[in-house]
Amino acid sequence: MRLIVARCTVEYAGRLETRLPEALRLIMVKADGCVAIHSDGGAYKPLNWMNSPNVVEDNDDHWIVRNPKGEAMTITFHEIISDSAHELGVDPGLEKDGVEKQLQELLAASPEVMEEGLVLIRREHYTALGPVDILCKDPQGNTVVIEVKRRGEIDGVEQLSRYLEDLRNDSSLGTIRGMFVAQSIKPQARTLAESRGITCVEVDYDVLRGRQSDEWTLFG
Amino acid sequence: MRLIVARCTVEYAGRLETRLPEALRLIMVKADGCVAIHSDGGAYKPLNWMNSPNVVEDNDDHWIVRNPKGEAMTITFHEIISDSAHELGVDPGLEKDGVEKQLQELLAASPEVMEEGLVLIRREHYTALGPVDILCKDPQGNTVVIEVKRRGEIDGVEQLSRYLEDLRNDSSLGTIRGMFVAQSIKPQARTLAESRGITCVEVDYDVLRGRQSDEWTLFG
DNA sequence: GACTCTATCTCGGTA
DNA sequence: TACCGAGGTAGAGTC
Repeated sequence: MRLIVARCTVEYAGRLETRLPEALRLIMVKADGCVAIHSDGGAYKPLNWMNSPNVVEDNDDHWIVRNPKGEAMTITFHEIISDSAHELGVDPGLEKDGVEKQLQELLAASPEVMEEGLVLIRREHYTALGPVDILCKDPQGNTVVIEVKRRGEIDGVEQLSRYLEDLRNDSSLGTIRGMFVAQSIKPQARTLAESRGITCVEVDYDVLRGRQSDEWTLFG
Repeated sequence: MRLIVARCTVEYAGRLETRLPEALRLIMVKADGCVAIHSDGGAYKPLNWMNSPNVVEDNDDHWIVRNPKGEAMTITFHEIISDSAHELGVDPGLEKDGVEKQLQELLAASPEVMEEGLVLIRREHYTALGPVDILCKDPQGNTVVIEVKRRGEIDGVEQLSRYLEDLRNDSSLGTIRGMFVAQSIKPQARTLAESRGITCVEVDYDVLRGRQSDEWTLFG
């Protein structure tokens, strides 16, 4: 990783066009060739960047970074304050815990948490429009199409609505209803869902995890 | 901006939980207090980060970075390779050109580009569900609700459909129809739009810009 | 490769 | 402040 602190101007021309006036900034060049221009604030997103794969044309006082899509970023150096490089090696990588996939797994393992009497049919059921998170049957014999989100927003309701519309054309599944499950559901999303006859359920991730460890204790 | 290259392990507990095993990484601390952990690859996104506002508790061999939301990141240093700091000052900021807003402005200035005879009523018309990009009248006296996107995808059609549904309840606008305008419209989005009676129009941003400079030349 | 969906999304705007 | 929508979204997973 090469780190250059320099007074520079930057131009980008690609999916849009941007200009950065002359100022002190950090230019970060990673081993995979990607280049990022950072100011001294504003979260982790750089002001400008070029992801790999790309080619750096080094003209001494200015670089032109090009990628195969025809985008280009030009960095003009006015004064170099610092220039250093370090070999970091390949990172062993990030281990994550607690995202939507796990929420889905926990709910598929205990569908009765969402509604009494629900029985799992299938997880990750693929349709022409994309994967349905969970399919269940309720005690009345209805097929319940379940969309799981970490945060329940309007997009998720639209997604579920498309699946419902599509699956209702496939009459082999019998009567179908939708269920929208999330750790929290925003008012707008709830209103839209309920206006379409979709059941909304909020679940607590920590309680779910606790419940599962209880079951391990009871039955393990 | 402080730049530390170090052999470290990192843990984050907040919206989810993550662990990073011991390895060489860059720790970037910006003037606004945000901290980012970078490996030597993987585009511009850091492996872990904490945005400002936050507080760094410096325990020499390990830092604990906490924010008001109760999230925390712990960095344990095993070996410091390099540690430097630079005052970059406040960045003059990024100038952008060519995004959706400009596309909207150009189309509002020349609605006839989308369809012959269209006359602008209002831009950024606020409804309960959000702002309608452009409202026009057609020669038959219909109100035309126009959603402008850079890329025409299914989400945009859903958005427009919600506006249409809402505005049709407000009978003062007379007969209403929808128009979906983008630089390119994906087949799926076009199919969905047309099945709902929404007109699809593709426009060329460069031609629009050219057209406007022509008008400046003709009438300026 | 194209498509779909997630994200500690980030970021900017407005009510 | 919370909500909503755009993004050079990036990145992962599946068909």
